[in-house]
Amino acid sequence: MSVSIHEIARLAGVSSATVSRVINGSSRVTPETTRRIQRIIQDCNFVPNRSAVHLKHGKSQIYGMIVPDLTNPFFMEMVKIFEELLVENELELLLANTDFHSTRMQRSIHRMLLRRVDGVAFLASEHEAGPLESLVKNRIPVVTTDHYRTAPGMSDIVVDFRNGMAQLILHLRDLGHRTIGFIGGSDGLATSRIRRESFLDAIVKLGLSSRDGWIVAGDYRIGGGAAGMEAILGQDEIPTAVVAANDLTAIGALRTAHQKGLRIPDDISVAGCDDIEMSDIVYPPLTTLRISRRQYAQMLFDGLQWGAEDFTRPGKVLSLPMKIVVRESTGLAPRRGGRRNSPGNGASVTRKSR
Amino acid sequence: MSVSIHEIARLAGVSSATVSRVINGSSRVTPETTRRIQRIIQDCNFVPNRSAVHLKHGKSQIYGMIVPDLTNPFFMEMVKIFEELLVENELELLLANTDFHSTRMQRSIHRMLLRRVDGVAFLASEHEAGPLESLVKNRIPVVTTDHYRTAPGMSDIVVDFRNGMAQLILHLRDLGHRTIGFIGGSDGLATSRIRRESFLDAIVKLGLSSRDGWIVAGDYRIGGGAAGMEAILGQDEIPTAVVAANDLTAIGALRTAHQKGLRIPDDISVAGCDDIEMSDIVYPPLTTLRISRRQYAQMLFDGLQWGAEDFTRPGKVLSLPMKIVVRESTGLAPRRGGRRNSPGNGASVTRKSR
DNA sequence: ATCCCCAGGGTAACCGATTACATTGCACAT
DNA sequence: ATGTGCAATGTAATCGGTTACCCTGGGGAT
Repeated sequence: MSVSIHEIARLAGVSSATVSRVINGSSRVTPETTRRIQRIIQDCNFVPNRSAVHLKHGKSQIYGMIVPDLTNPFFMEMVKIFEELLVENELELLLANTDFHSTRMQRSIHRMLLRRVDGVAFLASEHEAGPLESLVKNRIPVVTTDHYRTAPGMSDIVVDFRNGMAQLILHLRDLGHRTIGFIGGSDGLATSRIRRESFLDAIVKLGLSSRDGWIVAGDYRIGGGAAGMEAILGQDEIPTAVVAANDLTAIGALRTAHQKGLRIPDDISVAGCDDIEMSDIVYPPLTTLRISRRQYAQMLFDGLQWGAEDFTRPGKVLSLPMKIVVRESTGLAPRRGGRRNSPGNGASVTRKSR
Repeated sequence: MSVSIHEIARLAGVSSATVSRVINGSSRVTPETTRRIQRIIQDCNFVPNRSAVHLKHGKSQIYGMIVPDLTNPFFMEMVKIFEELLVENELELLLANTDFHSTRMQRSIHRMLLRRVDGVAFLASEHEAGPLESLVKNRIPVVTTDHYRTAPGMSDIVVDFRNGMAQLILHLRDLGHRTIGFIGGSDGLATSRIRRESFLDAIVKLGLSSRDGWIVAGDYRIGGGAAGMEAILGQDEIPTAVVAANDLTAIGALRTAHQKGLRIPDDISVAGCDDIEMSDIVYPPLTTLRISRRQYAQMLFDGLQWGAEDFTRPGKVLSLPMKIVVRESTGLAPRRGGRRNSPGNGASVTRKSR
């Protein structure tokens, strides 16, 4: 189809080796010949076929990225930043979206193998890790997120959710909140467990309280947040603040709260995690925990380089800090109880059950 | 690196040709041999190297997609759907984001050439089309959006913005609006022009009015929408409704309006275009024009197939319908003027200047 | 017994680049 | 004149698959 190096060589009256040397800037070619060949390359719109280079060199110059949900702005921003990082390094991105389906994840990994990518950034640790083995077996470096497991060639970037959650709960306590609910991720996923535990730890450390009915599962999406809030508000008593496992969940929670006629933060405070752009747009703007995307992407990249340099050495664990961003969805805890269906009720939050 | 077909052949005690035949399901191999080889392939985690296949076959099985702004949820959704479509067809996606920079676009195209992609979906028609020529020269099919130009190997998908805008303006007229403003895209971009003209045509056709100060440029982002709304509200008189070139712009406009203390839609109606998920979340939920992503993606794909089948025949033009989605950001036109700084003013919209 | 056919499988060229090694030719030393 | 050294360029193997073509051997027809 498109012109090859041999075609260029023929036109220039030289061998393909010389053309290759010009392309790669080897010094062994006369300036005059170099110019002549470069001119022809220009005229023919020639660019070397990377599949051929790949075959010869063993490096595909492609990095894979597997995300669980492209419609989540957080992941989308990560894709964007990661792609920029790759382009700066003359690399390309092979993107895969699992949509939380493990079949789709397996196929994604298969595609990564097909292309012999130079590394895979795996942001979908929600899934079972088994299939990642086949990447490592093929000596493809992998960097996971919140996976809490490493191996030679497999590094892990851990978001310091524990610390972030501590900041958030401290903030809520300072606002007078004593009873706090939590809307998590999907049940059964590793990250969901970690986040819920971090929340509980922070609650306990600061001597605050929660209860089973206030700790519900979500799905890291708006819908799950809305349903989760509905479940919490359906309890006999409700907490004065609700923390969500991510911003989409928090936004869903906001919507439900509005629909039920609750004012935020006057009646109930809501906080999220991720700091997506949308969080500053919704009403009220969301208090949340921010992760630096650039730092995150850089860590992913570094983790892959680490694995690529020497596949035998053990994987690294890098910790990524979070920082609280206070906006208007959190405010002073209501003096009066937040009991549903009785907004005028003056009673403080009581412990009916237990 | 990873195992090759020859390694498999050696282990199975056959030639690489036989292994290849097994992989590709050729009937020339004994069932028994087939099973034995398949077993070894399984055990070794072998998958054929696509770069090698590409080299031999001339098909890279990669499609490129170039978008102007990945942080725009509309494009992100398009990426997601298009990727799904490709995966269904055992193809892969090479994603490029230009961030509205023409240098980045040129580099993106260069990367598409490097990989010898089988086709490029170009959603960034905001840019000059020149660099696309190099794709066509290399016989890579291209499908553009709202590009209003075709050529052999280059098809174009045109969003029927004219019709959509007519629906929207009709809706606003039925609500009693007579004076309508418009916040467009960045100045100098082709799509911006088209959208502005469609707006003006619709206005004129229905006998409504606008004026220079109410027709401002944006940047297809929230910031531009906010600034655009600020400019419109800074006029001596303001329209009763504002239409934005896309939803992000409309959302920015909403924010400014809120900050200025205007109630929506009581004081001023706002409408957008795209129907991104966020539009149903913001307050108030946005009236907008919806494009079916699936249909759009399918058209892009079909356009590329069309070019691939026979590169010499002229490109197709496909038209994509829009459909109005009425939500709460548009309402009855205020009886009383929407003059800024005088919310209690009972005067109807007056024409001070001109 | 001889020949033919064909199923099953091997051989080797090829795709487009890279690169170790070989070759050429010219300047300069002896 | 001959050899030496080096710069400029050519030759050919190679990467991992695919496939046109070739080879082999056993069964059936004559």
